[in-house]
This record gives sequence, structure tokens and C-alpha cells, in this order.
Amino acid sequence: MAQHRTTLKDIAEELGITVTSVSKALKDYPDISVETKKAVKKLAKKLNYQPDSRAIAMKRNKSNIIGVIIPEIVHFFFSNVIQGIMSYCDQKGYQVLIALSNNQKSLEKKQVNLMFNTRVDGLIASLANESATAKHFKILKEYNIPLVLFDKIDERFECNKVKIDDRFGAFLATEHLIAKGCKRLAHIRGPQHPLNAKERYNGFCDALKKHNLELDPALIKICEKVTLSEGYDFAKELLALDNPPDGIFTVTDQVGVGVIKAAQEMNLKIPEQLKVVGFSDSQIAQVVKPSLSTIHQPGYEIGETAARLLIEEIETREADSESPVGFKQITLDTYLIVREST
Amino acid sequence: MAQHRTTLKDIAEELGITVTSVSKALKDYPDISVETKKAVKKLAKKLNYQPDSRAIAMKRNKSNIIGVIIPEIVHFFFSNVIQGIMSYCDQKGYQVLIALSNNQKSLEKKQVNLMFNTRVDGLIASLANESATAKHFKILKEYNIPLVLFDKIDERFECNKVKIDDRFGAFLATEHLIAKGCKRLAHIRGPQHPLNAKERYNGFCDALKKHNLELDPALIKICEKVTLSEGYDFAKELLALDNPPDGIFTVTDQVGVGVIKAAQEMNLKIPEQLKVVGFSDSQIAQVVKPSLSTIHQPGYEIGETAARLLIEEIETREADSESPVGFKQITLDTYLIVREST
DNA sequence: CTGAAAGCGCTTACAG
DNA sequence: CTGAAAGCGCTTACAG
Repeated sequence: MAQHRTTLKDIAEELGITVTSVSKALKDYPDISVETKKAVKKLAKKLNYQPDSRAIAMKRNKSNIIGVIIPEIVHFFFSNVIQGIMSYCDQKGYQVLIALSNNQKSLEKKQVNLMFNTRVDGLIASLANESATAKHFKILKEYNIPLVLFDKIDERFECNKVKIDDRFGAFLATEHLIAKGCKRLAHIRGPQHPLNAKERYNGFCDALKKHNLELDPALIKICEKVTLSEGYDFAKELLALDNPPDGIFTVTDQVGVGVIKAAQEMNLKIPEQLKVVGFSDSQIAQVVKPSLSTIHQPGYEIGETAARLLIEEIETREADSESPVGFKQITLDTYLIVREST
Repeated sequence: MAQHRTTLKDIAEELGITVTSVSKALKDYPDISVETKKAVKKLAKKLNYQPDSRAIAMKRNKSNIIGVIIPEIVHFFFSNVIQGIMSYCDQKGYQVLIALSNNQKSLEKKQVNLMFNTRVDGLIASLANESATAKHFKILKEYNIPLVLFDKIDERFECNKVKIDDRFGAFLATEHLIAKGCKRLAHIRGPQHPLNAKERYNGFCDALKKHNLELDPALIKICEKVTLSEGYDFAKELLALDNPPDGIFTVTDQVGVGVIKAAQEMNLKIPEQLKVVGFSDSQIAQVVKPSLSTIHQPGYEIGETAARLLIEEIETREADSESPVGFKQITLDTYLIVREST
């Protein structure tokens, strides 16, 4: 038979006192006698009393649970972010409820509502590729629930944000290809909506412009799923052109690895005949042969920072629900990592 | 200013009826008049009423949240498992609270207690490398909270379990090396405690024995962290022996990739001079050059199955808390994937 | 020093 | 058809 979960009532009854006194005794209120405290604590220990977080959550109107909504989890960057979030939250006494959007706006919206109903204390999210804006998060604003966006953010949405300078990172990557002698550059970019895909594209264009290189629309490809096999397919197309590129900058390392695979199948020498730079500094970038040059994206730190901002906001509002909250956008450092592919 | 979260009370007051009626109306109880239902639903919609999951959880004594405790999350296999768990839970109306053990027994125990206090409806876990048993999960049994163990399980612990046949997988891997002509086999194994590390070691031994090959203790290395760099270091040691191995079976693909890296640095040709097989079928195994032969471990399906068993158990106990529960151990299929490294 | 009371937001058996 | 009451497990301002 299952044991009964000890409640304050059980302790109170056994000791012949009230629930009030038990509650206070356990929390060392000064107005409880030493003997009562002793007796209560002893019995609580004996019965293995564990307060019901849900009841406390209702009373305090605080769950000590934060929500996280991300597009996918089998993903080097996102799993690193989660790790950063979890380790920070653990240390601050918050638990983490995670949900996936699968990059779908409708599912993302559903998850936001579920999180709202569960009364999480705050939410951290990176937008689905399908989401052009974060408007479907506005229920959180209406009810003063803190939100931190990271990586795939909506610039117009008023909340804390954490990201890297994607435009600058892409600029570094592209300029590196140019410095290595590339004259005809291609970019396999991310989908239409995510801001970071646009910014990486912009950074690519910035570098071409600075160095007076032509931006050939035939050399721009747009991923839908941002997978290795998309990179592979687009690379095959690009490299079969009459006037193929001699350098390719890809929106992620996954896509870059696909490019390497395609080039190898076509017997192109990397880096001699084709140079490739990815983005994110995933593990596969170091493992692939030739190893892939890339832009570092500090997932763990992004997660940690997002969690820190979120918990700061939660606790500020707790202390003074009226004080206006100023939002920050924190931009973490990024840099180029040169490997065999360039 | 933040909006007020609509409660049943708000609706009741505005309509001049009781909370009871509002509650029933929203749930279409047959004993409420059609007009009342209409009015209530209309106002609920207008005020954007969202029931407080916590309050319902307390009443029903059911949170619709399941907990997951895993050793790490930046990990191909575990993130796939999580994905499987989440997609199944999503579809069944459960949310997922995740915590990490960082492979530490003490932290694992703390997480179990936290999950218990949060009153999750059930728990899915894979044991920390430090945990020789699942004894510290027994509080769950005492209070009849369903638990499903996967991958790193404790065979003695009475609960549902999901895994693959690690021993057989390791046997397949090793026999494949033998079939390819290896005479002197090494194994870089996982840590002491995890059952799957032991079983993979046993499977390795089974194959040697079947084919009358010597088991040289000098060719067995034990990982602590099971990382790429451990694989690299051990491979350097093994390959520097006077009588080095001609085939290495590694406990994971990460470790196998480290072996490949070391062998390449020592100018050994793979697979001509050294053959390598990993375990898990991670993405890096296909990306590394030469690509790594491996044993498939269906993470997504393991997660899905674990979630299914858990929710079945939760709902069985819900329906009849007295009925004795029979525990299953489900073993999913595994197979060898041959690539360039053998 | 201790306890009665109200309340967090719900649900449901029971009475009318 | 509707409502008063009790309860889930806690907390806390107030009275004594």
C-alpha cells in the first residue's frame, strides 16, 4: 500500500495543536515556544513531511517554475542554452518546464497558453521559424509575466533579450573568406522570418559591399529546415553552375557540413577550390573532415544570461509590482574560429 | 498596469450567481440551464478566463506534469529521448519538467526530492554514472508515484524500464570487427556503475569468447566522463603499445571519434590498419571522416515508449489505486550500421 | 505563546 | 435548476 503524504494537519492532530502553529514552528516564527518547535520538527522529520509546493504556490502566487519554449531540442545550440538555463535556475531554486514549438507558430502559441495556465513565474523563448513576430506572446505582457527572448527574437517586442551580434558574426565570416582570396561568394541562408537569419544575410552583404564584390542573387539560397541535407542539395546546385562560387558562407554548421559533403562528392578540394564557413561552433564543425571554420555562438552563456535576466525581473516585480521595469538587450561576444575549411 | 487574472469568482459576481454554477456551466454539467451556460461562457470568453492549473491540480490531486531526470542534455542520445518524451506527453496533455543530475548521485537525489515536492504525476529517469543503484528513488515507490527508468537502469528496482539490448549490440559490433579480420581487439568502456556500460563490456567479451580470441586486460580502458578526448587519450595509449590492437570497440560514438582522431595523428590508416566501431548512432558518427560504424540506439522511440508506459501507469492507478501494477521491461531493437571505419 | 478565521482558485457531493 | 458547504494544503493578519 502507498503511504499517505504527510500534511500539516497530520502533524497538528498528532500533537494536539493547530495547523497554524505547526506551520509557524516549521518556519521558526519567533512567536512559537521552543518546546513546540522541537516537537513539531521532530515529528515532521519522523513522518517525512514535505511541504506541497502547489499549495505554497497558490498562497504565495509564485510557482518557482519557469517555462522555456524552443523550436527544437536535438540541436547543439539549443541544448547548450537549456543547460545554461537549468544550471542557473537550479542554483536559484527554480525548476524548469520545457516545451517545443517544432518551429510552428500555432504550436508555439498553444505552448505559451499552457505555460500561462500553469502559472509559471516567467518564460524564456526563442521564436519558431514560422513566427515573424512575438505578438502571440502578448498575453504574458498583459498579465505582467516576465519574458526573455533569445537568439530568434522580435526586436519590436518589449522585453529582455539576449543574443549575439549575428550581423557582425556573419560579416567576420564573410570577410575571412574574402581575405583568403575568394572572389565569388555564395550564402546559404536561413528562412525568411527569423531575425538572426536576416542579420546573418545582412552581415554577408556588408562584407561584399565593403570589398566591392558583386552580390549575385543566383548565389543566395534560402533554407527551409536548415538541415545538413538542405546544405548538401543547395551546394550541389551552386557548384554545378557555369560560374560556381569559390566560397560559401552558411547560416549554420549543419548546413556547412552538407556543403562539405557535396563538394567532396564532386571532387572539389577544400579549401583549395572551395572555402566554407559555418555558424554556431557546434561539435560537428570540429569533427567533420576537413574541419569547418565557424563563428562562435556561446549557447551556455546565452542560457545563463537569459535565466539571470528573467529571475531578476521576477524578483524585482515581486518586491515592487508597481515599479516600472526597464528592458535590456544583452549582446554576447562572438568571434571567428579558423579551421581547415578555409 | 497588469491585468487581473480572471477567476470563477469574477464571473460569478458579475453575473450574480455562485462560483459553483459558473464552474459547472463551463464544464457543461447537465444540471445547468442553457441560458446560464450561454451567459457564463460568453463572459468567460470576454474576460479571457483561463482556469488555474494549480488549483485544479490540488483538487484532483493530479498535476498533469511529469518529471524527467537525466545525466546531461547536450547529448545526442538524451536530447532525442527528451524529444520523444515531449512529443508523446504533448499529445496526451502532460507537461514536462526537466532536471539534470550532471551524473552526480547527490544531485540526482536532490532532484528526485524536488520532483516529489512539486507533486509530479510520474517520473522518467536515466541514472547518473555515479549511481550504482536506484535506491534513492524509493520515496517514489513509497508514495505510489510511477517511475520509468531508461538506458541507465537498475535491474533490481521494481518499475517499468525501457532499453535496448546493450549486450547484444556490443556483441554485434565486436563480431563485426572479427568478421572484418581483426585479431587483437580493444574495448574502451564506460564507467564502472552504469549497467549499460557493463553490458556492452559483456557483449564484447561474449564475441571474443565465441571466436576464441584472447581477452587482454591491457586492451580494456575505462572512461570516466565518456568524452571524445578520453577516447583520444586512451587510443594514443593503446596504439603506442608494442602489440597494439587492430580493432577498437568504444562505448559511445564520442569516444570512437576520439579514437579516429588519435589514429589519424599517428598516421594509421582506417580501416586498413585499424578498425573502429562506436555505439549510439549519433550524428557525429556519420559526419566524421572516415565515417564511424556504430550500433543504432533509437533515442526518440525510447523516449516515446518511456512516456507511454509512464502515462499508462499513471492512468491505471488513477482508475483503480488498489489494482496491483505489473512492471514491464521493454527492449527495443538495435542493429549494426556499417560505415567507412570498418 | 497559541489559535480561529479568511483566503489562494478550484471541484463536487448534497440539499433545496 | 441553483447554491451553501466542505475541502485540497498551505499562509498570515489578527485576536486573545
